[in-house]
Amino acid sequence: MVQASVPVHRPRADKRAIPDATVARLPLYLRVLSDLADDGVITISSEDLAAGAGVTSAKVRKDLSQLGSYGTRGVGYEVDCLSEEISRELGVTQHRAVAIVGIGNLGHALAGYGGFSARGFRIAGLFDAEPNRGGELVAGMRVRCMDDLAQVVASEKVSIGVIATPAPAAQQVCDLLVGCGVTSILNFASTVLVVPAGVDVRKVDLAVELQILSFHETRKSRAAAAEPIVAAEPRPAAPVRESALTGRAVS
Amino acid sequence: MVQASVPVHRPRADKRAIPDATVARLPLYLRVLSDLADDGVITISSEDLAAGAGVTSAKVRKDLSQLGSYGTRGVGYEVDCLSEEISRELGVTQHRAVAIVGIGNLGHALAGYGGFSARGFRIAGLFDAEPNRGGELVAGMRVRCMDDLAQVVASEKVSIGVIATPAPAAQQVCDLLVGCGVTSILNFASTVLVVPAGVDVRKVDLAVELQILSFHETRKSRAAAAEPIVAAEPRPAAPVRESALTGRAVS
DNA sequence: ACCGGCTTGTGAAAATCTTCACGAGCTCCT
DNA sequence: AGGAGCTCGTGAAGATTTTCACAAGCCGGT
Repeated sequence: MVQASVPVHRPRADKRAIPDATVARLPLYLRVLSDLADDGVITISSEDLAAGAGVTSAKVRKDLSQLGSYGTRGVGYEVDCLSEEISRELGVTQHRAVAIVGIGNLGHALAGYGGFSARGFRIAGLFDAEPNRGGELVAGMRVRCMDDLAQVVASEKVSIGVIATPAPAAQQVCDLLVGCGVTSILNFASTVLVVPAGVDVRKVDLAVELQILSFHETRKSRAAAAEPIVAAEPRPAAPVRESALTGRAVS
Repeated sequence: MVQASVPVHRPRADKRAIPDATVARLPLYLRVLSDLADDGVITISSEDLAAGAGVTSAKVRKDLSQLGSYGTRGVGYEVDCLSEEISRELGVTQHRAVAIVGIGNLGHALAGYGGFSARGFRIAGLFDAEPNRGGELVAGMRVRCMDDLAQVVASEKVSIGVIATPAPAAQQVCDLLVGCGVTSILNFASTVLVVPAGVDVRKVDLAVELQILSFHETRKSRAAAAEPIVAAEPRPAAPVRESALTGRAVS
């Protein structure tokens, strides 16, 4: 985050600093809570919430304690109350406006993705360098040209930009977005973006994800090759195990 | 993780254990190295490699030292050599076969995504529950029905499955994939998958990414509101700062 | 051969994140 | 009322990751 000038003994900059690791998990809890609310569940224990989110119960309790503890001992957490609390902390109660730039294959998919509006985001506009022959309709919205960007960002109060362009155009688009006042960017291009201080960038790269899987895959093969005789190990107990997924830190 | 029966002093299971954080960054380095190789660059310093990958030079050096040090002091790293070394470690020298399940909006985008083949992966097949009226062509490939899955996985040696279905179908599809022998899964559905031990899952969730950005956005607004007068701070120095992105741990 | 300028490799320190373990407190039952 | 049974909240311990700082080593020039 913002680096302090103080050389040593940093006095815990923000009082209400929530750890990045926790922030990355809050959305997971929120999704589980939404499902539970739909099912009419009133309270839930850290154990069950953990199972639904794919983490440990200790993590859940520690995470939730960061935002002021809305649980009751012996009972659990109140679904509605907790859900609201997390939404507020994430700032998704007000529906944030999102602009998507680059309406290729991926941009189409993003524009049509229902999860956006379902989770507190509103697509304020679709943009492309070449607005396909005079305003093609994608997911019921007209694709605009880049010249309209500034105006839409201002009038619709867009705070998040999604870059789904080819890699070579990404930095230029990023500069445009930042120039219009966008301060958060979700980048699908496989490029590292340079942005001014105060602008957050998160990157999603499919190839990276696959390569990480490939690494573990390779490691598994090697392990199997290393002990080829004992390969028929009796599978450790009831083998429903589950991968934990943690998020990333921003800046 | 796997809990050890040994109460204390776990003896560092694998000798060649590469930290998860490092594994998550290797693909970033690999991309930069590829670009450099295309430009005919012979050697690169940790400083420059770090800039290209969006991390610190100390991280680069520590990471690369994990895989046996292919640098020369006073000079840097040899691009070709290092590139090959990382590719081998990630296991992407052999082109791994990938199956994509769920050919909706997102599945279309994934099928047409060039980055797959460019980085050592081969799309072995596209699958959908409803194979649109007898084999629609997507990105030049025929969409198959789920009944063909087992046969294709076996004959094409598919080791990675990509799930791009709606959330309710994800677990079922996952079970099918695992049943066919797939041991790595990339999940785009917003569900936590339960898998047997030995299967790795990575999750990509757009809504989660946006919510994390929203959190930081909210925090920025609050900070601005807290000190409204001094808001016109002179911007700390030359403000090209850049967000670091770390990966996730698997299993 | 030697020196001065770079850059790697790496222990050690610092920061962050996860896990453990248990006291505190709530609810229900008798 | 009192006890049994859960479950939260949390300090402390442990593990992992990041950062620092500098010795070791390479290269090119003189």
